[in-house]
Amino acid sequence: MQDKPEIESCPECGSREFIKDSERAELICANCGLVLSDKMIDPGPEWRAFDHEQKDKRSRTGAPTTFTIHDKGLSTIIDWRDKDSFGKLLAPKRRAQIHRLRRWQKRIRVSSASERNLAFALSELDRMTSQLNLPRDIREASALIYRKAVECQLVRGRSIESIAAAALYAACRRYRIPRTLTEIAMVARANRKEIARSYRFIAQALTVKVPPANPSDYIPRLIAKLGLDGEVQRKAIEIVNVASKNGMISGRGPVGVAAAAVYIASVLLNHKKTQRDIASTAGVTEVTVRNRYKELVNKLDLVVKLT
DNA sequence: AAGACGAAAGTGGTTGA
DNA sequence: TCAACAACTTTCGTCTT
Repeated sequence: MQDKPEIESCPECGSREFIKDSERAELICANCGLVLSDKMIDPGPEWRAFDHEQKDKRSRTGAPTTFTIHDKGLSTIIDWRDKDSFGKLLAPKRRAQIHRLRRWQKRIRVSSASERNLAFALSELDRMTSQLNLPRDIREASALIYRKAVECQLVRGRSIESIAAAALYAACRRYRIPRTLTEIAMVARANRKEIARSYRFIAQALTVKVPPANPSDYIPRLIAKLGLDGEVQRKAIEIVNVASKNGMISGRGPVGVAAAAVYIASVLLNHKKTQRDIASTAGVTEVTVRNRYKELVNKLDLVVKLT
């Protein structure tokens, strides 16, 4: 399949080589590492056809099944009047049948309260993912997590919004497309605290495997926002890796570590950005950047001496 | 004057009794 | 439920370029 990116060449360096990072759903310039698009979608079918017959056979009608639609549009409503479509009264036999159907309908309605909640939650997820420019995978994954949360009756006593936002956060973490809790809280209709609580709750209850946040996951986005090039990115990631090998990452906020690594890398490679710039784009304070930076420099000096 | 540095007090969240 | 605690922030004064 020929993939033709909308972008012809990198606006930063003019290179025409791109790397598709499907794990992060980002399109990256092969030369300078600039993130060109974080909305990479593969629109094509997953099969190939060599002639018309095959194409007919392999094309499938209708949308693929998805976790993001609460039912499959199969809801049915039975009228309460005992009349047919012409307004005539139904025959007694027919009336009895309709009566039975109606009773079933009522039973199904019982579950429709939760169906409504689910539909609402899914539309919230939809809204949030599009506001954050997150790829479709994330939407699917978060919807799945949300459904699991409902199954395990975790929504009880908690707001739907906070659970939905928490599911989204978990999905982001899992797919290593890190969005901070604060960022999600910005678009969610629940406060940060509630979301954090719900997140911990569902992560524990569902034992959703979420790798601990890795600072290097935050680096590419920081680099792109600051307009730094791939060299700095590589250096920053290298710094984080060395630091994490030395166990000097645990307990620290990953964003702060990422910011400090970017700062160090920018200084080392003569692309210096101020602590203030980096701190504000990372959403931490200068002080935190400074503290992490000091720690990292100490550790790295030690490593240099040892090796 | 801007940026870097650091001390000290304050804040929000976790943990353990 | 409360107190202790660690990480992080806010604020502000000082030093450096």
